[in-house]
Amino acid sequence: MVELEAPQLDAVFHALGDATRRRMLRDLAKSERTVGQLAEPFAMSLAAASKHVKALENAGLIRREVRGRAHICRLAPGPLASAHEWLNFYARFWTDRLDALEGLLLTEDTLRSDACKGDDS
Amino acid sequence: MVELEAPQLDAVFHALGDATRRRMLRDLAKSERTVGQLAEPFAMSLAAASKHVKALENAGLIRREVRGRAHICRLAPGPLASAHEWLNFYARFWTDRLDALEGLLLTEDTLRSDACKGDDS
DNA sequence: TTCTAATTCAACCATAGGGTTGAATATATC
DNA sequence: GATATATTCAACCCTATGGTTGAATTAGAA
Repeated sequence: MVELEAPQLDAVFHALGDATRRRMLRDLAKSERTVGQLAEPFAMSLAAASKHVKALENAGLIRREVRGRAHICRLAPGPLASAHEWLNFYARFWTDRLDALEGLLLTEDTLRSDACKGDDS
Repeated sequence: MVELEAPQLDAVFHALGDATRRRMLRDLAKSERTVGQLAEPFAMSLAAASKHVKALENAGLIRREVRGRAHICRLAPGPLASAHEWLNFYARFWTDRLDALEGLLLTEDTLRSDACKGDDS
């Protein structure tokens, strides 16, 4: 589980903040897709869709393999895992399982050391 | 666990895509804060910080109680849980636990019904 | 070579985002 | 009532974002 730097988290969450790109990720969860295939469901130009693909790529959410004239995209789950992990920090706020209390007590120290680190993004 | 509509997910992920706002959430995880207290760590005007707070509020990530002249903000974990849940869909891509196979087989149906629903954002 | 297909690039446009400053609005306090 | 405090509002600025179109690039196919 790679811990992402703040700028990377920016890019990941920003990429996820658009329904078009989330839909592309869903499609990539089924199998690999070319840029054209990813663009197909949308009523927008290919150039526009291509920009969305690039945004996903910049965030590290997909990898691209150029095979001939087609660009084949695959899901790269690492940054998704990191985002998931980031959100996991707040799980104690919506989880009321009994062992959440343990987590609460443990994170008290985490919070203090995070405060010392300065940048906990 | 409330399932968020696509526009709400947009707002939530967009709100999380900014280090300033993520830092505010971290502070709110420690305890409630006024707008002024949330703004304090940042080298920006109060008006600017106030806009960030409003972005968090619009995303449903915080609740605000106006007590006298102070606005007291508290973490509202619901949307965080939904975002976490959304990411959880992709967990099978980074999890190689054996029971992930079961999840894989289960989500095959999910994918198919999602395709019929049209908007699975 | 020529034609077609897959994708990006470049220029442009409109709107949203994040910042500023100064004035406005409430609410405590003197 | 007068003043100080906490916050927002409004107007403005600059840059980023998401879209368009038309040309450029690159690689199969005829």
